[in-house]
Amino acid sequence: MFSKSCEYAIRAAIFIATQAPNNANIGIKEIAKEIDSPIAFTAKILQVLVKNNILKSSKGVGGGFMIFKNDLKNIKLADIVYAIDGNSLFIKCGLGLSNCSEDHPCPVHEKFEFVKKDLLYMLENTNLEELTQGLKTGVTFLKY
Amino acid sequence: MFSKSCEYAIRAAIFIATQAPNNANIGIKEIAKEIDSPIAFTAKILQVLVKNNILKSSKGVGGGFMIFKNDLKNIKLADIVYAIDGNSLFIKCGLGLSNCSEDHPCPVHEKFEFVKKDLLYMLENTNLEELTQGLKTGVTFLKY
DNA sequence: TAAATAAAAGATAAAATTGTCTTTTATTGA
DNA sequence: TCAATAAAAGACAATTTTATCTTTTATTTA
Repeated sequence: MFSKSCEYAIRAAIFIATQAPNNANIGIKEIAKEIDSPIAFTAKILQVLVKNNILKSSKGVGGGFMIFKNDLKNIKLADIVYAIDGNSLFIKCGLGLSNCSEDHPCPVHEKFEFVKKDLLYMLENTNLEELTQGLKTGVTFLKY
Repeated sequence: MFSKSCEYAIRAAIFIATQAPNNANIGIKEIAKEIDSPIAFTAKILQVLVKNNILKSSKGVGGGFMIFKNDLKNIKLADIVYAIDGNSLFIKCGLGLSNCSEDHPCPVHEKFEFVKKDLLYMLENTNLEELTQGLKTGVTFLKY
């Protein structure tokens, strides 16, 4: 569904989101540890999220990554997917045909359109705040 | 969503399916031409479909690939996806967590489960026969 | 101001996916 | 039986994705 990069991105973003109430920066080492991902690779991915204004980062002592508490509700899963995997999930034909459209559809166009709308609706309507809820109560997890 | 291999596989299968009523073998060259795909690579993919009993193949003069007319209704999109991309789409956690389950869910588990069911239902309930309908009437296409 | 810290940036490397080319095997038909 | 045909199989190559390591830049604090 998503690239591995995107999976890491979402997991990292959710973890950072859980720390938002503390308004504290989280270092890349801790993030990678908490989501069980390769450190340097995760760092690259977070750079992209920063460039896309999904995370804030700061260098130097006490630096790291963070998300402002007030932004949690406004950051959608779709934003993260779009930043990392681009628009392919959003616009690509199910059979990889570049010229597939409503007017000129591939054989699976309609069936995919239906499923894709479902998926996109979910991505557009799921924000980081709600994804942190279960983690706080221990109902959900990000590793093991 | 699917790998490129899987996209080719589905397109090829649909094209071969359109020729089922003629009960004729279609050569790999014609298939690749009709679905605008790399010949040798497509050949490899069709080998897998043959091994999975989705296509029949025959060597030698007049050989090629075919699907029996009577099988069209029984071959589901899910069969092709499963044969080429394996079970990842069917069982994998949206965030790539290997131990994610109903009992021990990741933060997006429920939301993904809903979307995934939608997708899997579609794949399980779409057969090759119906996918050839639009092609026959010129409503759908497999290239350009 | 200097040392320590931590992300950014850049260069590589490993692995997986996609793609090509050659040889082998099976089948047909002359 | 031999030549032609076409898929199967195997080796190899290119590209993309995933991952690591090193150097640079920015920031803090002593």
